[in-house]
Amino acid sequence: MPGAAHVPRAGGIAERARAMAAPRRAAGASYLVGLNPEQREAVETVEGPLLVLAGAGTGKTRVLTTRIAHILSLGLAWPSQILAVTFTNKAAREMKERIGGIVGEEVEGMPWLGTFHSIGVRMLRRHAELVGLRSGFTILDTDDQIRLLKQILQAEDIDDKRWPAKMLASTIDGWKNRGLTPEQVPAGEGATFANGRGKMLYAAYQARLKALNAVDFGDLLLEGIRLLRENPDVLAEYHRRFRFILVDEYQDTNVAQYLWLRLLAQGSRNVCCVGDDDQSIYGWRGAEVDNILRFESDFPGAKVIRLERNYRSTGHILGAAGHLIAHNEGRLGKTLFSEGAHGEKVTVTGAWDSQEEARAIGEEIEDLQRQGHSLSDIAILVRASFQMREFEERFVTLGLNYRVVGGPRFYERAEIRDAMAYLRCIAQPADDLAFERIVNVPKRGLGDVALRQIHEQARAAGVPLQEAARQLVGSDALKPKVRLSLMDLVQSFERWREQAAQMPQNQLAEIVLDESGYTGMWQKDRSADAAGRLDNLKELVRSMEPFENLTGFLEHVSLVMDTEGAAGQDAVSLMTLHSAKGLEFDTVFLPGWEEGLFPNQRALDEQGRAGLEEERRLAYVGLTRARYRAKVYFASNRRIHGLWQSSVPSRFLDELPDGHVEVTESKGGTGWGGGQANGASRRYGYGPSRFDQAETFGSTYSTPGWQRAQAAKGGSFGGRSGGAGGSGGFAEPASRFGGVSGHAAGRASGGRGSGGRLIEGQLIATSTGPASAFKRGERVFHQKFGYGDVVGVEGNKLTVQFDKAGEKHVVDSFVQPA
DNA sequence: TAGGACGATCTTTTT
DNA sequence: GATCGTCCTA
Repeated sequence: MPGAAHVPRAGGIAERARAMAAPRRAAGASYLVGLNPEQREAVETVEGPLLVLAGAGTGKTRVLTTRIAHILSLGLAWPSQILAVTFTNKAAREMKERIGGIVGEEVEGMPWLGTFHSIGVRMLRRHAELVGLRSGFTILDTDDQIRLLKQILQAEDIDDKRWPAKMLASTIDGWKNRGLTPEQVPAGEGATFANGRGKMLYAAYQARLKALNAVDFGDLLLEGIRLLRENPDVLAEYHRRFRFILVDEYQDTNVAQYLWLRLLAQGSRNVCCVGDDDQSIYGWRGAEVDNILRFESDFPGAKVIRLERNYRSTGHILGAAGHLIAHNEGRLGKTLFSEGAHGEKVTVTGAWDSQEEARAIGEEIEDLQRQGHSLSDIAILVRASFQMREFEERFVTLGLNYRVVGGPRFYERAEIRDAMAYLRCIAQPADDLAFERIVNVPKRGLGDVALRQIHEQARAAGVPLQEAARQLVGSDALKPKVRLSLMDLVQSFERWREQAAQMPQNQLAEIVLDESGYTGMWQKDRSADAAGRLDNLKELVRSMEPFENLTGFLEHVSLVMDTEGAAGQDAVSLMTLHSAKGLEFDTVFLPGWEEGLFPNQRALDEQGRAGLEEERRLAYVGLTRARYRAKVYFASNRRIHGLWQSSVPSRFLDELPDGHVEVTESKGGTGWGGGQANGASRRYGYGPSRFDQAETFGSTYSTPGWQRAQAAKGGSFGGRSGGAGGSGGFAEPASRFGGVSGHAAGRASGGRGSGGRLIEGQLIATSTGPASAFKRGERVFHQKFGYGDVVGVEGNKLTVQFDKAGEKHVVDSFVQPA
């Protein structure tokens, strides 16, 4: 490589590798010890394009990190000459840690290890002016993006009821994921939104972003591509710089990422992509499995190495997962094997409803805990985040420690976003979106009218809002009251901006929050969550400390939307299947395997067969997270939008092989009858889905599974109406169905009772939920609030006058008769 | 202009 | 069931 003065040594890489590898390795390349032959080959094949197809649990991350360590310790490149891209911040963090574990401090010199987006920003910051931005541009998040689009829609006089900004946002996002600029959007597609104005709106949005000196997430890559394409010298610089390129989770890259990568990889051609087509689960976000499928044709002469030896899961788990994923077409095809024991079979358990599902899983976890298992070795992986709630509620009543991974994000909370908006206004006076957000938060009498005036002034003078406000304050265009209030704000910002230069950012933040009246606003608020919000603000200020300056902090927030949760405590992990990728646990619970939920109806409707296959891969990912125990659950009834809906077991259950699966009964008694499931024709009867054959929808009702469900439903509802009713069974959860396991028994008790409504089709009960068994005047006990009297009943919600805690609204399942 | 009441709409997954 | 947005009134 000529002209690479900053390379440690001249000469061909292979040559140097040969020359240096021998002595170094002889000296004991301890990091190579313990790799299997395929892994070792993947680590040592440093030159030329390489695709590593790494199945679940085959040591993918280990290969990647060892490979980097190998390159560094052979002296083939300096840390700053390695480009290592991951998909998530979590993965980047982990990789950095693990490389550090092998090579030590040297990892600190790897500025180009990160997510696609963080590396994209890094490049854009260096060459902002080449793509029409000023350095220090803002990165908008989804929320800002939507607000901006709303304004554009309004300006174009498009009814945002009919054409929601959200929809436009995802359309534009889709284009950006495919690497399309407004000009490149095919005319036919541009017509899809708002009667043919989609393309125009996209262009308007981009223009607006430029005016705001802002980019959105998609731009981080799209503008990056433009930068490299339009500036050969810049591209050449990066070609010289990046001697080795490594990509993690290659199956998740979208077209834009792929184009970006390909531009950069044309340099050294030492590109190594690691991925597993069976774990591609981000198709909905534009990921192209094709990228991995066509690697060999993109990089002629590419070497492909398969890692199929699984070190994680037992034989039964692998067998079940492998059989499931075999139902997919269009795979590169790998068969995982392990030399470990068969272990326990994968269990499948049916529960009456989602609450009972949570109850049963809670009990299983307590059993495991009693047997000495650590809670942090247990995870519950759900398809959709709303499923988490029931588990949380259950765990709170049980007093079981749990941790929500990737749950409601810290930086997405309103109070944090408000605080951030103040800081953004200081760092970026042109950030109109931030200014709009906080002009009147807390309330300072600057409502719609005032804001409109500021907008008009801004447009007339061609300046950002903050500047327009400053100008208005100097004139007498505003009403005195408004003027005074706005003047105060404008002056405050000027003052803060001066102070910003003189003090650490966390101290500044404290001053800003205090002087703006923002903290005061929450202190005055006596709603239940005000205290929590104040805590969050404190946490925000605290988290700012380690950053170099305010800008550094703001950048971190826009790219790294998660905070590192308090690890270390022994707790069950609760997360979505998506965020579980890359993790592993001794025991994994997989609740909610029901048609419509998993596979997700929307995925089926929108993506058809591809959607189904992606859902199946998601199931595969879930199963393969487990080392020793995988426990699948489904519920016959689930509450969606506050309505109880009956559900049909997932088709994926049918795709699990008998030999590796055991059907068990829910501890709480199943509403479906596990006893039916033995025999050769184990069938859960999801029936033809609405998606497959819409016209035969009715036949769903005649499948054995449906009839079983109906029968059981009748039984349990009878039990419900005749018993304590509602979800009041707090004291003895399992007793409600009193061992009703077969449908015969269920029916016997189900014939009577007017409360046991069975409405045709899916709707089972009204939104108010089952009426509470508690009555006004009844004495109750609540774990947290103590004793009290019921003063009001509404559905299953009670108003209770507690002796000590005062009047509270509680769900009746949290209290018991005193 | 602010606050409250009411109604519509939603729930896939995330950088 | 919850949140968000809109409308109405003080």
